Amino acid sequence: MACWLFKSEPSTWSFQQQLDAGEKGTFWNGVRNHLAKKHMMAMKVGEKGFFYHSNEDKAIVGVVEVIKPYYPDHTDESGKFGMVDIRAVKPLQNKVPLARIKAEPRLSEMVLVNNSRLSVQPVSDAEWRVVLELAGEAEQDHN
DNA sequence: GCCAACGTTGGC
DNA sequence: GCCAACGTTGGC
Repeated sequence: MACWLFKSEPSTWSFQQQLDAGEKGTFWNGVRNHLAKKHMMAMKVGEKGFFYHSNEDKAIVGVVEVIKPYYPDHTDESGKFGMVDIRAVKPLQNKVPLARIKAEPRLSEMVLVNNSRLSVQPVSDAEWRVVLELAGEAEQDHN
């Protein structure tokens, strides 16, 4: 099961807003990058992702789940890009700041560290577990 | 607020 | 099809 990371500026779309959106979730629109698109196309319903706040917070703050696979983004006039729907699963007990991630040798290969501008990123299973550990979360059930 | 890194655009 | 110029992003 693949894991992901969704990056957003909290002033544009915060994890709190994602939580408020509830079980039915929201679409993740506005992606205009081909690599990010490719990652979204690879997502399957039920896969988990981290929610990262860029700029103001600079921390992983929560866990989300893909609830609808890739479909066209009607807000994209060019028709080239699409989006997925996600819902909030839970906030992390302790949010994991970027500085903590950079200080962790096991996370030195994370895309967040090496290509922080990419808005949708893949996360390896090992990285997923390390971040949860840093967040003070018990081991997730991965089905 | 600055600037480095990256993606995109457009002239040739 | 190359590459310089430009705009945007995001960490600091």
